[in-house]
Amino acid sequence: MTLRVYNTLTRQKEVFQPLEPGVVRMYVCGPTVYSDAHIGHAMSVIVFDIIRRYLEYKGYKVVHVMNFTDVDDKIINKARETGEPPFELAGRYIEKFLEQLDALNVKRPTVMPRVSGTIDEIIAMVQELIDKGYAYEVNGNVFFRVRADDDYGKLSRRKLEDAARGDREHYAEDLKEDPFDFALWKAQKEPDEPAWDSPWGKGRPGWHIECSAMVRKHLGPTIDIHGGGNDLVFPHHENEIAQSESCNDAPLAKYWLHNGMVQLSGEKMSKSLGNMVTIDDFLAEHDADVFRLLVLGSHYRKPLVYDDSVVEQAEKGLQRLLGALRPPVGDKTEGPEADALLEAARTAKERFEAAMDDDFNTAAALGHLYDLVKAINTARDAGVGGEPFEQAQATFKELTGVLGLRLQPKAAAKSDAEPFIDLLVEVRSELRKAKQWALADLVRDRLAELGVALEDTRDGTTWSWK
RNA sequence: GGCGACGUAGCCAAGUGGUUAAGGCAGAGGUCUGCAAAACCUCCAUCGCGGGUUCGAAUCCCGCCGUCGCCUCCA
Repeated sequence: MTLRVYNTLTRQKEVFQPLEPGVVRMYVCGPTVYSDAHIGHAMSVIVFDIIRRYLEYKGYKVVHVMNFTDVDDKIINKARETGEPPFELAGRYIEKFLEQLDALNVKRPTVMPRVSGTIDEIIAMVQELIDKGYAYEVNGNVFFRVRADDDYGKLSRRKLEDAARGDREHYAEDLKEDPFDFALWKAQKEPDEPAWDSPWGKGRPGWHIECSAMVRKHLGPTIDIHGGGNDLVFPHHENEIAQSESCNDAPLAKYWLHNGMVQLSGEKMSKSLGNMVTIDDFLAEHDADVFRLLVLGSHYRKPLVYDDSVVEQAEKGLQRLLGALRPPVGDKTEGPEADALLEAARTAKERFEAAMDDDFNTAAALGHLYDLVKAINTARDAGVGGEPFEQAQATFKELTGVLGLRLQPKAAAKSDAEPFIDLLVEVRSELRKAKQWALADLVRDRLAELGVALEDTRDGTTWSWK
């Protein structure tokens, strides 16, 4: 009944209670758009899509903001390499990412701001930080004075003293008062760098300030949920907190939620390691539900192990879920079997909610849905149909829908062949009637080789694409 | 070096103090079937190792081993 979420800030599960009853303000860090998105991005986006869907299922109105970082060193570098203007390049990858969100059945965030459209707000915020003594300007750059923020490190639980070698931004080391200070505004160095006028001269925002500015612009000083991959905890989210809370004198977010990383052959998948599977790669071979099932199969905070074997397992799991949607074979609407089915649907829904209420335990929730699959199959075998059967399937569809599964049977992409397959199936049925088993089996085997699976039921033969 | 997470059956993975340790995949046997397929039934783990706390621990504490993440851009 009560939703509890794990808060990175406090390192424990807390009862979820939004600031404004009935409304959830959620900000999730989006991608820097300079190359094809990979399944790690997909995981993050799907995790927060599921969280959003479940919050909506519970009756909340969710305002979901996800940013696009379209001003960044990597974009500038890539643009220099390829000769494509930085904004065109970024815009192209944004469009592509949006299409991939659709392909992955991710609900589009309510607002998707870009850095390039948030410059005024960023400049205003940087100025406020300077005015309050939390930032200082050097040669057209502005840095955040980390030492001025006494609770710096509270999210990642780092102390500056512990940072023996790392924990510092390497940009403009020689200009900073302190190596831990980080850039809020970077002065333009080359004429081909995107730059905007500011009180400190032409330049562009640092990485962290964009999110602080966007949160405030679209959701206000304090939000309910701030999300992202756990690789962003430090320094990105730590710095966001430092900027926003120093500037607004208010907590940035009530709950900090972080998803685990996709692991590929034992290590984190990332652009820098070059061990990437892009979203395009995956979707070229598999249904989007397969990837979602992979994400649902383990807890969102844990690393997601990715290899051929787990993909194959998810593929099979999807087939099993799809099996629950097949039509009934009987029309029994009363009796112990029908009662048992309705009871199973009730139980599944109850347990599903209990699991999801426990910090979005999708793996457990999915387990309860598999129990419902079995109950539906059993009822079908027992001849249950009509209203109770439809009701159980409707519950199943509703709950899988909350998880964002589409459960569409494999589309008949080769629809031109369908009449011919029907014909072959018909001929085979005649052969079976005539007990011409060898020929009938030949037809079945050859169709199987072509990707068509036959099933002989008591009501005749059905076929489907494999 | 600092901070943190994890280690449950052949594989993936829930469970974090107390009935028979969810679920999926794979495997074995069975029902159904002309034979299959699908479905259903049955079987298949004492929880990394060693101590400790407790009436009782996979679940808490300590140590060890192992894997991974962050500390530089990263979902």
